[in-house]
Amino acid sequence: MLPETILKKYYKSDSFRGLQKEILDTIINKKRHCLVLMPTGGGKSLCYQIPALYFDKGTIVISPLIALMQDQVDSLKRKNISAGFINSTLSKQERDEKLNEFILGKIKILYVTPERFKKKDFVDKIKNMEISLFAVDEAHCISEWGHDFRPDYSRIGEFRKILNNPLTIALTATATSEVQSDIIKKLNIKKSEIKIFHQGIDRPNLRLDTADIFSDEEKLFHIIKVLNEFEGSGIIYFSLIQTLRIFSQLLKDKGYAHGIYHGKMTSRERKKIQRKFLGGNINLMLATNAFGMGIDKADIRFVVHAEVPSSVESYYQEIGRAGRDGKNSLCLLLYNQNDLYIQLDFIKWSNPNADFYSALFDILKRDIDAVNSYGIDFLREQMNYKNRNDFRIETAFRMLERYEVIEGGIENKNLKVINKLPKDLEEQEKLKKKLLNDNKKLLSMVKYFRTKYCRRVFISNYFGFNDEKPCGKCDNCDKFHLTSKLGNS
DNA sequence: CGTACCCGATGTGTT
Repeated sequence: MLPETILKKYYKSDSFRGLQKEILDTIINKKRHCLVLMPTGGGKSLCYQIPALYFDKGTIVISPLIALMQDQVDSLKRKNISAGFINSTLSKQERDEKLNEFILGKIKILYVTPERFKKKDFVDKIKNMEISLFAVDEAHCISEWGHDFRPDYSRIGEFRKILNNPLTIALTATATSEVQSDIIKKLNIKKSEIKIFHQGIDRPNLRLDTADIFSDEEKLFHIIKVLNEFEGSGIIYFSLIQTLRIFSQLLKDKGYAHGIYHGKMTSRERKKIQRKFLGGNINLMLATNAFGMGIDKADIRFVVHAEVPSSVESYYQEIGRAGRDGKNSLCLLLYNQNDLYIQLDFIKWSNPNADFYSALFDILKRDIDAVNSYGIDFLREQMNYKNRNDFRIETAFRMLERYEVIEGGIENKNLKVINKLPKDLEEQEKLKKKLLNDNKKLLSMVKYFRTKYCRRVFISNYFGFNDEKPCGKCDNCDKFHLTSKLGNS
């Protein structure tokens, strides 16, 4: 069946949008790897789903979140497309069944997380299979999470190898040229063998605004001003659950109804509140960065950042949820310089240095029995840092697991050292480079706040576009108009 | 602590 026929039959649509046609041609006819950068709502999913239906053999899709896989598969099933997922919401038996269905070709599109490839059963069964397409959805996760938080995201290249280096498409909404290179490198694809499609990042209906903040009272004042001025729904982002809760109480006291969303809530609570927000029963959401991926609500009128996010990428991703319907929407950054310390702590915790790894490794090798008996407190004591607000150990453990230095866990008292430290965790320079990069990304947020020029141009340049004209509607453009009228330069 | 996966045991909630 031709792509057009598939589009008509399954998606009830007559024509492709934007770069879709060209991408499909590159994948289907030229059989060339693709990296697709396209705003959410631009029709990214089609770019791997139609090839998946076109090809004879199955497609594996790497997806970051269980909730996302659930939504995708539901949506495909409604279109009568045979899709499924394997994740921890299924029982062992169900997981086996799904995998068998995929192997037998009864399921055409299979969604899994990168962590699935840690399971020997899964890998053993899948490695002999020939698949038509390997798709990485939300591919920025490779770069954003692969280096410390979810290190299995850095093993995508290994997974491709296991699958005999299949035709690959990676998709995301936003990536700088550095992140693009990182994605391609981690996929283990040569730059000359992958075609990059970049649809652009322009969102002309977003008004970019900032406020220099010196206290929480000021923050609250600005938030309430937005709530009073704007009808319709909005999101307020926080860096810490703690501050989110404080502001939730303050707003509640003043009678502003809202929902809250963060990673410490159960998936059930999260689903419930998300449904209410999407359905319009709740207009305002206070959230951490847990809230966002897969939120496709058209009429979000404002996104306020009550604390500085970790990078312009994160910021752009989060404000990108505003104004999907094309109507004017506000993106307000409440910038308190002191909030940078929160992000600096996050950076510190996710970047243990070589000395830290080496000290930790020595203790594990020497005293693994004691570690298993007395737990993480013993470890902290031996490492000689008592500060419970320091989470480098958590990061280090994730990395040691990823490099198969350790297996088992302290919780089950079966932690074991099975290998020596790899070079990646031994070489100070490599680790330093990553730390510097994290700092640079945070600094980009400072620069964004401090720029005197058009904020849209700043973001465009950040993502590698150089031909933008001033938007005429951000706070800096407003000031410029004002000074022009006064005759100042 | 911001972000999540995994898994099997335990016990839940009522659209």
